[in-house]
Amino acid sequence: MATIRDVAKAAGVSTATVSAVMNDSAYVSPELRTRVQTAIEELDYAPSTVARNLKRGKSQLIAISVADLSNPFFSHIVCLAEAAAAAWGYSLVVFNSDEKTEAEKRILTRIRALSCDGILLVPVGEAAQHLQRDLTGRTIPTVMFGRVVDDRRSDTVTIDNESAGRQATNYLLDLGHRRIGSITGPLHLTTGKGRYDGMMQALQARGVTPLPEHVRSGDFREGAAYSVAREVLERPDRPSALYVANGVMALGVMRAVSDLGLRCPEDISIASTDTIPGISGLRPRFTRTEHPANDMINEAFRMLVGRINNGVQPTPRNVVFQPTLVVGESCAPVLATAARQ
Amino acid sequence: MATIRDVAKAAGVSTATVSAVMNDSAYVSPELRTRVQTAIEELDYAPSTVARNLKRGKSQLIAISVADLSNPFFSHIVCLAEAAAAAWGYSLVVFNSDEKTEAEKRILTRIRALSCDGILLVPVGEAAQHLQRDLTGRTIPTVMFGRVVDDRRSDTVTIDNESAGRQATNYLLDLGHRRIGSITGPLHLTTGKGRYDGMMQALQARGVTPLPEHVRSGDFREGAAYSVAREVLERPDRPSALYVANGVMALGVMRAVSDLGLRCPEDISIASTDTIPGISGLRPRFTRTEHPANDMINEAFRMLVGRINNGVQPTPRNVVFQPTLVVGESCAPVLATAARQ
DNA sequence: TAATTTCAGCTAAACGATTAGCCAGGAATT
DNA sequence: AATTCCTGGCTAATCGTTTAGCTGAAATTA
Repeated sequence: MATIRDVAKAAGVSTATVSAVMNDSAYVSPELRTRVQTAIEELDYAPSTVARNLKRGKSQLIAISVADLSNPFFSHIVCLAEAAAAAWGYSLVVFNSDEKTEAEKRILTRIRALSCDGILLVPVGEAAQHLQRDLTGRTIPTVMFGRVVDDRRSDTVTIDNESAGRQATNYLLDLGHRRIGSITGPLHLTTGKGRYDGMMQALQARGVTPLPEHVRSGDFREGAAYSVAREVLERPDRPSALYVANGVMALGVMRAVSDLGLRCPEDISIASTDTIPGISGLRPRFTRTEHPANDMINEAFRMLVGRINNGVQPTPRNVVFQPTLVVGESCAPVLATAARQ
Repeated sequence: MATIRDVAKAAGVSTATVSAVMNDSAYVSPELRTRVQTAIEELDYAPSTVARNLKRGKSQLIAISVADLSNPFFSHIVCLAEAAAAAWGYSLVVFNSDEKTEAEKRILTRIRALSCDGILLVPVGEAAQHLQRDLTGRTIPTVMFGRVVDDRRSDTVTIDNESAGRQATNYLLDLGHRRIGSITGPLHLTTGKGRYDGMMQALQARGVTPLPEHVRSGDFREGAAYSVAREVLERPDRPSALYVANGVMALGVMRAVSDLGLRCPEDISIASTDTIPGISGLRPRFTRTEHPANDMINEAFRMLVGRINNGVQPTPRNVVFQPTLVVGESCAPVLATAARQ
C-alpha cells in the first residue's frame, strides 16, 4: 500500500504538500497540484484513515446497535442508516443486541474500543443502569433511536407510540368491533407500553373493556406471536379483531390464522403497527400504522453529527415523529364478521 | 483521556512495561505488574485502538458490501454476517453498492482506507476490471459471496444457480405447464445468467421452447419486476406459469397479478428462486428454491478468517452450495389453469 | 574470581498521517 | 538599493501505541 511518503517522492514534493492537496487545506500551485494528483492516480494512493484518525482523534465510524436485526423494520433502518452515514462521510458498524442486555454491554465496550465517533442506539432497555455507566464515562455522542431508556440525559428520536396504538384501534372501533384483543409488545419497552397504552386509551374513550384473555403480550417476534395468537384464536369467545404491536408479529398472527383455517378479514380483522416492506402483492395487505423511517434516520443523523462536531450540548433534544394509518384489506366491518358466526 | 505515557509515569515504569502488562506479551515482575494495574485503574485507562491498529496494521474490522441492502435476502445475509463476525471477534462494517459500479469503487477505496482486515463482497460485477485493480493491488483477504466475477483468482462462496433454475422449472413442467415464461435477473450477473441457463436446460430437456416475449429480464428489484410482469401477463397469449429469478421480484410479480385481477395459482403459477423470510402466514406461499444462507455465511467466514491469519494462499477455493426446492401454493397443475380459460 | 548466560525492564524507532513553524526568494514599499 | 512583506513549500514534531534491540545486574558455570 502506497503511503503519503511514496506519493511525495513520486511527485517530487513534501508530504505536507500532498496532504495539502488531499484536504485542500492550503494553497498549492497548479503545477504541483497536478503532479501530486497524477502521482496519487499512478500509485492508486488512498490515505490511511487509521493514521489520520490517530492524528485527528476521530475514527469516521458510526456504530448502530439494533435490538433485532432479523426484524425487517430494523433491517430497513440499517439500510437507511448506511446511506445516511455514507452521505455524511462516515462508515457504519452494525451490531445486533438481539434484545439481550448482556450483548448490549459487550457491544458498547466494543464500540468504545473502536473509538467510534457516534452511536445510534436502539436500547434493549430492560436495564438502563449499565447504559449510564458505559455511556457517560466516556461521552461518545449518542442518539437513542425508537426506544427511550432515559429521556432526560440523551438525545432521542422516536415515534408517538400511543398515537400508533390509538389510530389502529380507532380504525377497528370505527368498523364496529367491540370484542377487540391484542398481541402487544413487551411492556417494559417504551414501544410496547406506548402502543398498548394508546390502544387502551382508544378503547376506554368508547367505553370498551377488553377481556384480559384477549390481550396477550408478545416479544416482537414472529414465533411467540404465532403461538400466543393461536391460543387467543382457539378460544370459543375469540375476539373479532386484533391489534398487533408490530409487523413481524402481524405475520405470525396471520400464520396462526391460516393454520387454524380461519380467514382474514372474514373471520378476524387484524390491524397492526409497523409493517414489512414490499409485500403489497400478497393478500390481504395489512391495515397498519407506518413509521416515517427515512425522516427519522435523517433527523437522528443530523443530531448525531451535530453533537460530534459541536461537542456535547447541555440540553438533550427529543424529537417525536407521527405514525400514519395505511389501510389494507385485513379488516372488515364487524357486521360481516358476525354474520358468518 | 489518559494515555499509556500517563500510566507509565504514574506507575514509575516505561511505556513498554505498561504495554507488556496490557497484552501480557512479556514477563513482568509481580510488583511492577500490580503497580501498573493500579495506575490503569486509577486513571481509568483504556488503550487507543486507533493507535494500536496503526501500529499493528490490523483493524479488527470486516467489511461486507452487498449489492442491494433493501433486498431482504441481503438483509438476512448481513444479519448472519454480524453474528459470525462477533463470534470470530470482529466487528462488521456494512456497505451497500446498490448495484452500482461507481459506488462499489468508492466502497472498496473506503474499505482500504479503513484498513479492514477482510472483505465479504457481493460484487456488482458489470465491470470486473476495477475489482482486479483495487483488490490485487492491496491484497486484502476477500471472499466473493453469491456472485462471481473472476473465479480463478478469488475465494468464492456461491450456490448452484443452474440447479436452482432447473429445479423450479422442472417443478412447473411436472405440473404439466408448457407455456412457461420467466422474469430473469440481469444476465450479466452469474446469479441471473445461471438461473436463466438452468431454466432453459430444463425446458430443452423436455423439448419446450418458450416464447421470447414470455422471457423478460428484470433487475432483481420489485418495481421493474412488477411492470415487466404486467406486460407479460396482459398479453392475450400469456404464459400459464412463470419462473421468477428472486424473492423480491416474485413479490413484484404477485403485485402485478393481483393488480390485474388475476389469481395465483388459479390463473398463473409462479415458482421462484430465493424467498422473503417470515411471510409464510400470507397466501399463497411461494413455491421456490431456498439458499442455505447460514451455512454459506459460516463457510465464507471460515475461509476469510483463514486467509487473514494464514496469509494469502496460492490456490483460491470455490465452494458451491445446493439450493433446495420448497413447495408452497403458488403453483397449480396446468389442467386446472386451462379449464378456467 | 572471571567469564558467560539470563532476563526484567528500558530506550527509541517505527506506523502514516497532520500541521506549526520556518525559510527562501519574489513583489511591493520607501 | 535596502527593507519589509508575502507566500508557496519544506522540515520536523506530534498523535498513542508496539516492539526490536539494548543495558546492566543477578545467576550460573568453569
